[in-house]
Amino acid sequence: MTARRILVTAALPYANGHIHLGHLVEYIQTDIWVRFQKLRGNKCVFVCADDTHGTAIMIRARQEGRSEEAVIADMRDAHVRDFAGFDIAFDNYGSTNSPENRALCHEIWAKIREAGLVKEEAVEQLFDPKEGTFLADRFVRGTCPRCKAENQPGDNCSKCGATYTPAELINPKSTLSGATPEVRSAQHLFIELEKLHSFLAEWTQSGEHLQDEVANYLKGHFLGDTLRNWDVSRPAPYFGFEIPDAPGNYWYVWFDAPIGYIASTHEWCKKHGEQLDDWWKNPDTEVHHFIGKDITYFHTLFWPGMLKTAGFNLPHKVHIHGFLTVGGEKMSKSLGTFVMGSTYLKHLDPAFIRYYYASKLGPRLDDLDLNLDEFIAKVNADLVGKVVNIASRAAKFVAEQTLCESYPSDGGLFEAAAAKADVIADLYERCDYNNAMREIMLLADAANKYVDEKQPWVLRKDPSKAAEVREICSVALNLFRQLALYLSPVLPKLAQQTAELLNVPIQRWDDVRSPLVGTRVSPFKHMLQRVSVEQVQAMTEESKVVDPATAADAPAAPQWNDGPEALAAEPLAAECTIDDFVKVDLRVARILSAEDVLEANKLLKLTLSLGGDSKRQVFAGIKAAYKPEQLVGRLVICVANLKPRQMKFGLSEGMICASGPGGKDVFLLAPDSGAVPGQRVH
RNA sequence: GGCAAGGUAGCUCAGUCGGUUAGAGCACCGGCUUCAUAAGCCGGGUGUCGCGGGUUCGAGUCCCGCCCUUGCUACCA
Repeated sequence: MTARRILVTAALPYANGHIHLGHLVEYIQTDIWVRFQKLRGNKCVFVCADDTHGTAIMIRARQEGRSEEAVIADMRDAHVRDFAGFDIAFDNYGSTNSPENRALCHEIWAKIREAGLVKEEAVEQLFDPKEGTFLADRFVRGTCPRCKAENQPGDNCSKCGATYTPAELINPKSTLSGATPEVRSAQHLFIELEKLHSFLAEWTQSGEHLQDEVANYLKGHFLGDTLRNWDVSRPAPYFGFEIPDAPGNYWYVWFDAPIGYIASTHEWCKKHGEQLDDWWKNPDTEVHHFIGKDITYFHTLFWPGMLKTAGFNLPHKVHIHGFLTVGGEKMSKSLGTFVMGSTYLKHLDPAFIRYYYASKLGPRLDDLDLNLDEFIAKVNADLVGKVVNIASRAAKFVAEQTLCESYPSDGGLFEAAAAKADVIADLYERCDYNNAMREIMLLADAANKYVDEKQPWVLRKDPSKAAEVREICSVALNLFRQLALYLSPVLPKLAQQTAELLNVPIQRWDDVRSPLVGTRVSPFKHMLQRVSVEQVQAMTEESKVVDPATAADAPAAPQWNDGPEALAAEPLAAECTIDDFVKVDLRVARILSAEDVLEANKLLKLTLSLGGDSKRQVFAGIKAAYKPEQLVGRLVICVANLKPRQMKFGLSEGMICASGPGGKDVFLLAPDSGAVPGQRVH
């Protein structure tokens, strides 16, 4: 078999945040694949870099009162440190803000220009006059033009789901300065992707480069229609590279970010006397990208389009993975499940999460759930209880001795495990790590069973059986070494410790087929510590970010002393069905005005708004409990489909909901913040 | 709304071309063992395969309809 030349990339982490456990799914997945390829004897290079450009970095630098370069330098140091802590071994870790990247952007841009794919168009965008910068949608907030919800993002309403442009927002504000933005027009450069439509349709649908789900997604979402032009420029000020033939304009961060893959490869080539063209312009080289599903279209449409136009290798494969959930939910800062890599490393061994992710990762883009109880159980049971246990229970009987000079008869166990080499290799190759781990654990079970049946600890008491004990341990340690080898892409440290124990390094996949004989066995040292619940809890505790708003309200030690009186005073009504309940249409309403009804003892006259022009007049018996001026503007819950009732003082068109016995003890219901008038209560 | 992927044991999931009595790991229960980091070995499964139809000698699997979950839905990063 000739060695393949393989270039591997993981997505470039953005220089605006630290590495967390979600990021690590990808870097661990990729690192395992790279270590596997290297073990197989392929020439494999793993490059990555920090993604450094864009508005977010520029804003952050301004807020921190320092240069963008200083911001990205610090973050790069932190990223490199975190990756090293998780045993992620890049061959080169670069930066998109590098001279190599700038030169490649120039080269690729020139080719795209040459191909006639660039078009100039005016774009209207909101501009922050105070900061002197154009505003991306997410830097604008205002009132939703449809439902009037306040403080909504610039592109869509989180309350009613309406989509709009930031310019349509009512009362828009810049989140940078608080200033009211103005609409300004600027010339932008676009890449006419549609001109590459037939190429992209063919490339994405060939079945060779993408997972089926991804190909279907692209077909359904993009390729069935005209591809829109891609806006690749941003007017100054912008932190990035200035476009040489369009002064005052900069490449949008997503233009230069993937080019960073090539730039990082170039840095590596310079350090190792290699030619960049061998890696990016030679069809014999396989380029593999590992990314998350959130950035699919950048890597499967724009990027192949750029590469094709500029004459670079197209990706051999884009491997796309899902998101990380913790305990079945999105990572949460308040629950402590948004765990930074550096926090994890303070409490736990990187081997644990590497193995756990491997045991859950498959070739598809399913989301991956980190269940912390399962994490503890799996790591302790599989790694400590099964795998390391084999070495632990065999090594001490032969410590400072040598393994047998010829491999003893073992009932075919070693052969059987060696025969799995191709199956397991294939599973690694296809990124089907969970099935690979399953296969490997079956081998561990067989090895433990062997030791159990042979009972070396019994034979050991009989000095005449010393040779037999040595044979049994030679077998057990060789079976263990096979496991360590199969696991070495996932657990590089274990492979190294195994090499130290048996005094022979683990270097090649095919070593799994030849047993060690005659080599010295070092004294056994623990290879992995068990995980405890306390360690995991300490990690999540440290990750909890307390929301200052809720923290202030939260009682230090809540003492609930709720008595039975309220329920006793008004027993439960007869059971009703959900059908009965939905007959009552409860709505959120805002009190627009409230006035005292002088002639009445208990009534206030309220005008409620259900949003828009929908208003109701309601008489509420709350005069003893609320003053009119306390009520104006607040949200309440009203019965909106109650039959109107003519009262002495006017028509009452509903009720507002309140609890309490009456008189001064009346307590209005109010929705949590975020509710808007007109919403139904379910 | 549209598209995609899912819904199988308490939990996490496998289940090939439609084919015997639907499986594995974890958890749990019982027994054995006591070399090993409270590790190991053996045994233990009463599942409306989301719901309802259909095709078929036979459906977890194929077809139709419905329910539910998650994700995505370019000029955000």
